[in-house]
Amino acid sequence: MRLPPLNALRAFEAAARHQGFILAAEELCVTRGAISRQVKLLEDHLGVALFHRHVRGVALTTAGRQLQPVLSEAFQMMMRQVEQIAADAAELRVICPPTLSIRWLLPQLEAFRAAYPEISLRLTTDFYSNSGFAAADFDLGISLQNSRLARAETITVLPLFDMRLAPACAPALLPRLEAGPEALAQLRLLHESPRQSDWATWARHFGLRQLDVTRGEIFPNLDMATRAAVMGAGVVMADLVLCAEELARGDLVLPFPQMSCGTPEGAYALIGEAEKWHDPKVAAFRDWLLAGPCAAAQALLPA
Amino acid sequence: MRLPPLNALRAFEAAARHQGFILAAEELCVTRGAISRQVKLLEDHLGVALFHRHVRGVALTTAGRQLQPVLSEAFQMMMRQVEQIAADAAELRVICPPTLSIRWLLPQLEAFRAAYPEISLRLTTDFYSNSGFAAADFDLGISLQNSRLARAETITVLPLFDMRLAPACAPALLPRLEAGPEALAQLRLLHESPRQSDWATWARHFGLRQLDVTRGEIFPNLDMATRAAVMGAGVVMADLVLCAEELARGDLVLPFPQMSCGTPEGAYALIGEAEKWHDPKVAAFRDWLLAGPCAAAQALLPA
DNA sequence: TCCATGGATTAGTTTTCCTGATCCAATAAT
DNA sequence: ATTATTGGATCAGGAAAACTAATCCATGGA
Repeated sequence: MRLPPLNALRAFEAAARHQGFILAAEELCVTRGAISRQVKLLEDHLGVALFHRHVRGVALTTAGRQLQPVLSEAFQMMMRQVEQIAADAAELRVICPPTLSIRWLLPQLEAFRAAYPEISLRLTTDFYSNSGFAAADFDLGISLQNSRLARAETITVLPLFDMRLAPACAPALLPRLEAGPEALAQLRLLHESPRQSDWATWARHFGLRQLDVTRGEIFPNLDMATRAAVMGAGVVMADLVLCAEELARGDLVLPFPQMSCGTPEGAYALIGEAEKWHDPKVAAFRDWLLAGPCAAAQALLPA
Repeated sequence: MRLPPLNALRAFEAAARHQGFILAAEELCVTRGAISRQVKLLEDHLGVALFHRHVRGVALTTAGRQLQPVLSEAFQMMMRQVEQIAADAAELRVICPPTLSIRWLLPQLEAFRAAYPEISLRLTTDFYSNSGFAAADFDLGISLQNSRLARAETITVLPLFDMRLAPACAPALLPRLEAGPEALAQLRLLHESPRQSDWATWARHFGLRQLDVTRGEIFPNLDMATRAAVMGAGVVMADLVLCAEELARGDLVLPFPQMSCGTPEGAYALIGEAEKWHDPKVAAFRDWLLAGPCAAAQALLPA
């Protein structure tokens, strides 16, 4: 036997649930007649009466009572999954590490929301594991380039802007560094724990073997280390883009403006599943990132 | 959100299951174009791609992979229940006690099947409990009238023909009963266990206080008791209708033809749930019973 | 190079479905 | 008792959905 007309099943289900055709008609936005017709159609198809027609209203027959719960559950299953998928599809989920998020992405996000009001963007400010990216429910992630990810066939990686490091401190400390980089030994170094290698990278790049880059204070992320630097707590290894605001305002200054270097990771990158890369929402966000925030970031870096 | 067009869901489900539109089209008896269209419709409705379109064939997207199993299960649930109900509806299930079945109903059932080839009749030859009738899967039952059933609102009872009892024996025993009913004391009485009261009923009705109705042999049903009587094993309390064949053939004779009586139960009856009483199959069987087998049975009884 | 495959597309038609009006029977209200 | 209301059935006509058939397209294999 072939599955009967689906619309007839739906009409019956609604009628059975409401114990009447009028309410069912309202639910399905049709007239009583339409429900009556569909129910009869289904009854003809099955060769069984599903409703007893009473003077006032209807009552399910045995067959109707057997059919209704199954249909209700089946329709509900479909409904739930369809809604879930549509809701997922309407959302653009982005994950971005804390400092990058709070200092770069978040301040510009209102502009994106204004430009694309139809896209419901959900930002998660956190790190994520490499393995968890596909499994986790994110459409896009932002992070330092990761060679392991880049090698995966199903993952697309788009470099956004370079990471460029230079020491920065409060203006009050500037005199104590006039003697040159060696004077850094006299000041506290401010570290961010997830990337403690930054001072080492910079010192190696400029051949400062004497500098003990393990000294100083440790913060959970660059944001806090930077804020400590603003208070005069020491010298932070600043990311020129992420600390742009303090540098622009003069809250922080670069004691050695010519001495900035890149890192092994090289650049911040946008990463996402290849499958979703051309999704309209993903594409919109990607294009907006490149045209606005990334262009602005690159403009802050030495050529 | 409203449930998307059901036909689109079905088209997608088939396409996903077959991993291609052509096979889906065959399954649903439509063209490729129709499937293509419906799938696109669903994708537009959800705002998500469900298939990756490759050069050759299609592959499910993440969203598609999430949707398919749910739809498949939901459709299968519906399908199963609908088939179950349609199959149940196509069948007419009748339950009839053993002797009545084998001696009266079954021999005439071929005529019913010939007259109504579209009705698939399933006869269960057994007793059934009163309480179990509605719960058990029978459309109609035949039994002796039962006051308890008759009182239930949801059960309809239709008397079929009277039960009428008279002693019967093989012709060879007839001489030993010429003296009259008192001579029964010299012969073995044959009982059927489920209705052992028959001899008592008859003896009481005709004032035969001396007759010990507990003597004799016991059989599980009247059919066997009757066959024993044909072999000359004794005298059976015959139901005039159920033993009609033996009486007509002369295998059994009535030693006291004028001495027949009814029983407290009175009559055989057709019983069924009121709800199903006007179902076409039930009505057909009912009408056929009254016009044929019942009329024939009543014709055998004294007026 | 040419064919076969598998899907996309589109115009036009068929089928389905719905509306809106009317009917009906019985109960509740007057 | 009469009237209004309720809840469903029915039907003709028209809107909407779905399908067909033909064509197109890109590619991979003979």
